[in-house]
Amino acid sequence: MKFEKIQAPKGVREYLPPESQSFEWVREQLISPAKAAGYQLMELPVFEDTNLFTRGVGESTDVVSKEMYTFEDRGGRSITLRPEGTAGVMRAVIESNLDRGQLPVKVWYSGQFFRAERPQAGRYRQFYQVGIEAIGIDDPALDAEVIAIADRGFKNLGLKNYRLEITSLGDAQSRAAHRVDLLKFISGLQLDEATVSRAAINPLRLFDDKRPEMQEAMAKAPILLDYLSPASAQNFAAVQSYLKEMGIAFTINPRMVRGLDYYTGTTFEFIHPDLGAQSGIGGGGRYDGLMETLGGQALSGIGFGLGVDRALLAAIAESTVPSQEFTSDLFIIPLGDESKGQALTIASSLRASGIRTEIAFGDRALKGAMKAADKSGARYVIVLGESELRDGSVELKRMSDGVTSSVKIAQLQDELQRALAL
RNA sequence: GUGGGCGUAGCUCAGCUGGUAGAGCACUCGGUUGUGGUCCGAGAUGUCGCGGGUUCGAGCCCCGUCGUUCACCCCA
Repeated sequence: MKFEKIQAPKGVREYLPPESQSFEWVREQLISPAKAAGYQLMELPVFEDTNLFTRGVGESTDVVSKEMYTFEDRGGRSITLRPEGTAGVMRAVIESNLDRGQLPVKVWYSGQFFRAERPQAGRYRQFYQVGIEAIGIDDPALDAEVIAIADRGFKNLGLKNYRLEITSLGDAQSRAAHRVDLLKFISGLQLDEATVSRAAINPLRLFDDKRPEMQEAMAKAPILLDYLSPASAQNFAAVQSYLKEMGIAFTINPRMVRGLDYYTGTTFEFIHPDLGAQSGIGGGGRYDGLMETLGGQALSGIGFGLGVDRALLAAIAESTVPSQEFTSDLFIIPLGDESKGQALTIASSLRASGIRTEIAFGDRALKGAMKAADKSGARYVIVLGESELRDGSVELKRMSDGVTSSVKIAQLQDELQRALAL
């Protein structure tokens, strides 16, 4: 009887051994700077009330209007798999009153997110992000720190070929003033229907159009940075000077457009040129109205999300992924059923003292088991057979050069710890 | 949602203008008794994505379908 194979759903990216080690490494490198800066872990659900995203992220965004995994649960509630991280953090902060204590609230998260898009290089329907949020303080120094933490994550990966782009979306007045002029400008252009409707949703998006003729047309469009209120301009200048003081390289991209509606003030993106069409490896910004929109206090926040999948692709492109193959310290080959019990016992106690120990299972010939030991990359091997059980000592074989030494089983732990310390 | 490329052993692929499948790597066993990496020998594995059509005959041609991949859109 043969059953049909079941495949993974379209667009999911899985990380299997040995590649999973690289993935794990990337994730840790990206988030460790946040831990070092006093941000604390927040573990959140991957599904939320759909309203959280329609209200928080914005109904006009592509993410919400056509990329959400939304379904009805058994109680008839509309549930959505989270397409981004910030809204969920805000919901949890408000719900648990974390914003009633010491500010800023500083948290980090890590996990998978979901968007129902056509898969493509670096774009998956389930993808991984790490992110942080700092909520409750509006201070350009905090903006600079958040950017610096993300930048440090990429530096931890050994990446050199990425760039940081920043801009400011200003405050509400700045944006309103700019919008009037931008719409006026756009109305003077000859646009196709699709583009007109995009402009109606968010005129800023036209800056992001990849078609050369559109780029050219938009080259003369009024730029938001020129409309910043004095306070916004001063704030943005401060962020820049802090970044310079920290030695973080950046370029100002006044045409930067982010996909989520809640951003205000400082916004930024990290871009890696070697990844194909999906070149953004991370991004974030400040969001002034989000918390209030979600029923909380009128507090400002700033945060980022970094794409773990794409960061890994970038690290592969720059060949910075360490070849840290998994290796155990000792490989035990039991010969015969008698020895298996002892192998299990020895392995168990060695592991308890931190020695990574594997056992050869099954009843393979010694040659085959040695081959398995070799493949595993284990540094030492012992064979447990009749004679070893009889006189309580084993030949400890160093795989790098084949040299063996006789060791009492009782001394094995000490001997290994001495040998491995080298 | 739209468009292009590709779907042959576990993996990477070859298969000439159609004549009923191959390589390398990996894997298993062996090269005389319980010791890996090199070498030598042997072996297993494919409904050539699926369905239909053209043909005496299709992995190769045509149509459909599914999957995958890249790009548009959008974004991490």
